[in-house]
Amino acid sequence: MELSAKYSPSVTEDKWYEYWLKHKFFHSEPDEREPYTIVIPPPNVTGILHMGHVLNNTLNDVLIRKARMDGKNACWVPGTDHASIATENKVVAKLRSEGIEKESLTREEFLKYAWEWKEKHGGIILSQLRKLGASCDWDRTRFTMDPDLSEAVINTFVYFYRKGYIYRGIRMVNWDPVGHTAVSDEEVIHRDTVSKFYHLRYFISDGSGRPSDKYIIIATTRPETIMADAAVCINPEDERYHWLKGKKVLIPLINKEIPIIEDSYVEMGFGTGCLKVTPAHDVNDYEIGQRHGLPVIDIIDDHGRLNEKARILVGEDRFEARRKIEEMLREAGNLEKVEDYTSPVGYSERTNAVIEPRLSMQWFLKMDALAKEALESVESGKVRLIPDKYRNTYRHWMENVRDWCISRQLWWGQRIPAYYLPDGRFVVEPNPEAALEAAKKLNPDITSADLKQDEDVLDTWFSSWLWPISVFDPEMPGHPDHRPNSDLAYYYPTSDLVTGPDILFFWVARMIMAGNEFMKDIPFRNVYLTGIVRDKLGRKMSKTLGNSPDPLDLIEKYGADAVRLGMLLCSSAGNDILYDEAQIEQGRNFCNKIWNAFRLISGWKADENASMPETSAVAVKWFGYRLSQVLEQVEDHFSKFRISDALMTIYKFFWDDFCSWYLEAVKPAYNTGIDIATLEATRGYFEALLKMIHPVMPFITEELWQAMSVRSEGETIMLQRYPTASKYDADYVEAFEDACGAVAGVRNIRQQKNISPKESLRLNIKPGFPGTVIPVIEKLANVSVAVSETSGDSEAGVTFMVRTFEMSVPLTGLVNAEEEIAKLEAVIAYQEQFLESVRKKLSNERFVTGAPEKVVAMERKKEADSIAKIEAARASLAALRNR
RNA sequence: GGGAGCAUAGCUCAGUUGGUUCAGAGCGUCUGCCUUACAAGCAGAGGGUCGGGGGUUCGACUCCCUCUGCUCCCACCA
Repeated sequence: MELSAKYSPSVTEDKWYEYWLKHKFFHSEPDEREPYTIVIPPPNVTGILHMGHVLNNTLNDVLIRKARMDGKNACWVPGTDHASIATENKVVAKLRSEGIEKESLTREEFLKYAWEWKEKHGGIILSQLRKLGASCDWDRTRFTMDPDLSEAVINTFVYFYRKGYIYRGIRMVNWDPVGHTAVSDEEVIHRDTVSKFYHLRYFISDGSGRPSDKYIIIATTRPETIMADAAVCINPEDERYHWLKGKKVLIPLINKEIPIIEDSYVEMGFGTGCLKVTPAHDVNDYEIGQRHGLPVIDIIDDHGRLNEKARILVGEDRFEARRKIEEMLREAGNLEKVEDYTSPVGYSERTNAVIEPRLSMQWFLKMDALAKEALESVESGKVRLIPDKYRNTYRHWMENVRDWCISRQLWWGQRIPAYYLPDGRFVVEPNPEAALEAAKKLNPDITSADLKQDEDVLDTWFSSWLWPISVFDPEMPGHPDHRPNSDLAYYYPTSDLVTGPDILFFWVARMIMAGNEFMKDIPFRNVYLTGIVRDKLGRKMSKTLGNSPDPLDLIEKYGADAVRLGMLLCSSAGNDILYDEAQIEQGRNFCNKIWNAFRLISGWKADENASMPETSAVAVKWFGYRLSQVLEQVEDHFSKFRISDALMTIYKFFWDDFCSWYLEAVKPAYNTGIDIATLEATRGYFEALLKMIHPVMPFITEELWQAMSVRSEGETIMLQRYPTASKYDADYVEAFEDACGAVAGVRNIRQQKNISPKESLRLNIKPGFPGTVIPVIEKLANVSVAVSETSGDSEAGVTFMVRTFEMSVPLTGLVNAEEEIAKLEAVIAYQEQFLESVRKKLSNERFVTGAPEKVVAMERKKEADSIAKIEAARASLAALRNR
């Protein structure tokens, strides 16, 4: 069979993914095996695959494939999130592009469009995940707005309402004037923003509502809100303003009289020490207003425009109004000065609009009890965060959590199951029928037409926090007496969760809360937090910067295996990863390396008459031991979630140990057959290597595993058992490494002396060197080895050391005696200095008595080795000088 | 403003209770090779006072203090 020198992934990948799907290898049903479960962090239903998804899902897939090969019943549940505000925005934008305004539609009409959009674009990302090789159980695909999952959300709301955790109230919320909805505290991003600090003159009222000639100066960044001022506040300690006590001042432009009040909230050193109190548009001001019984004057509407209560600039956008009022104040003589000012401003995570603090009626979920328990789950170690530095962040958040604003003024999502009676009272029930029944208890005359359901929907996270439960049993939440079905009982709690630290609070913490509440158990044991994917300059990948490659293009160009390896190579848990296409190239090159190793082995012709050369016998024995040694390391890395370390260990094992040493050692001469024993051993090792690599690079390993032997339909590498370590002889492995050191030493000399690898040389080794591995040296270094005490004495040679073994290549005529002498003298000088430091340590009473025995023994060995090296070098030196 | 974390080779990062000959890996670089699996390759080599300073210790990349630089999270925009 003629194989190309390059591996081409495109055909292979689709072929095997189809094969896996056809045989339902990804599908899991409960059985007697130990389950290993992962639920996907559901991507936005309208999202498309970006590099962050690639990283995250590759990690998930590596874990799930490894667990599957370890013999566990592996189940990875995929799905998507309805992402209410993001999706609704997209739908609104699309409708607008078609000339349709959301306001012109009824709720039902809008939702029809939204569902159409979802059906058309929804789940694109899931098909993209297939390209990546994700081994999700697609039969279990869920969507957070699947009818039964929505029902779970509604039941959860009713459950918490009945428990007294959900309440409705007027609160200052974060209003997104672009999304036209309240958003939670977590969805507000504060950024330092350059703005202006306006110093305004508020004239003192003369007592009859007219300005006197006296004024005070008030500093504000928001002059457009002065019409909503309810008071001016000073610190009671502030002697500069004692004269103001009891007076009234006039709001500029509208000349409205407001009182001077005193509150210690005001910092005397900040601004002018006078604070305008605007209860409707600032959280602190609201609280001050509450304390002093001030009226709330809301002058800004849903869209961020001034309303008629503002009296002036009605209908203007808040920023436009700010610009205009500056001029008006200046003309009116109320503007003292304007300074540049940088201060943190809250922006909506979704729409990037400047958040407007605004009073409105919203639904809240009490968090204190839930947070306390969720904190305990992590503090106790029941839920492990990896890396654990996030425990601090987690604790801080859980100890300072505030009630969760769960209502959103949107249509796309689960509608809040509160039903209002005409008199304003309301009932909370899972459906209209139950609501009617409940309402009749309040008022027997009520008909279903009288009941009006709350217009708001629930925060998306109020559905995704149920994800690890609801994907297995949507009926579970909200039914405390409901017995978990077999799926939930079997798969819950899930094993590991892989996600980004940016949603540690949004999602991870809340899943822990829901798990504790409904399952009395944690939702997962380990949370592996990935970093953010950045470009190689360290910038976050973003559409606007255009620095984010399309993963599908990369898969097309390099193959999914290459992309997976490339992403993983540089990703340690919790650290941001700097993406560089060179890493993907490295992945591609590795595919090629594996491919060519296969080409070599598959080209070997078995020779039944050939016996096993000694070199092969040594190499086979060594590699078997080495395999176990490496497997131990790999398992250790996996158990500690050091995925990139595990990967690098396997990578080097394949490339260096297997290709560079093992294959070169057993490779038969050109046009020569290979003995059966070596061939079988090599095939066995290659297969073991394919299995080790499979979780990371599923496609090429399946391709080659299938190609290396006749397989029957339905066989697959992905269900083979992952190799396990057995006992190995570490001394033998070390001896082989010494042989490699000797080979490298000879090759180095060849390079220095410009001697072709084809020219056979002699190598003298002092006795004590493990003789068994000498055939390997002879083959790979193209030398004949002589072991003798007097070696090097009779002929000039170039010497080198492998650990404590002195070796020399006789090269009459090519040896520069001066160079050799200098080299040896340098060795002696270095060793003497080293020896001195070791001896200093050993002669230190406190070291010998204080340090562990093992450490002291090691120092003694260092001493002995050093002495041996010095003696060897001196002997060679003497021999050289005698010549 | 509050909190957390980071600083090790040109780049990206390991370094797991302070002690193995511990200063490492990958990539890149340099040198020599079209050697009959692979030039997307082979062979070899060079490269770091572990951010600065101080301290604890027999011993510090590792622990403490301090300085400098960077990052992230939280925070009610006078």
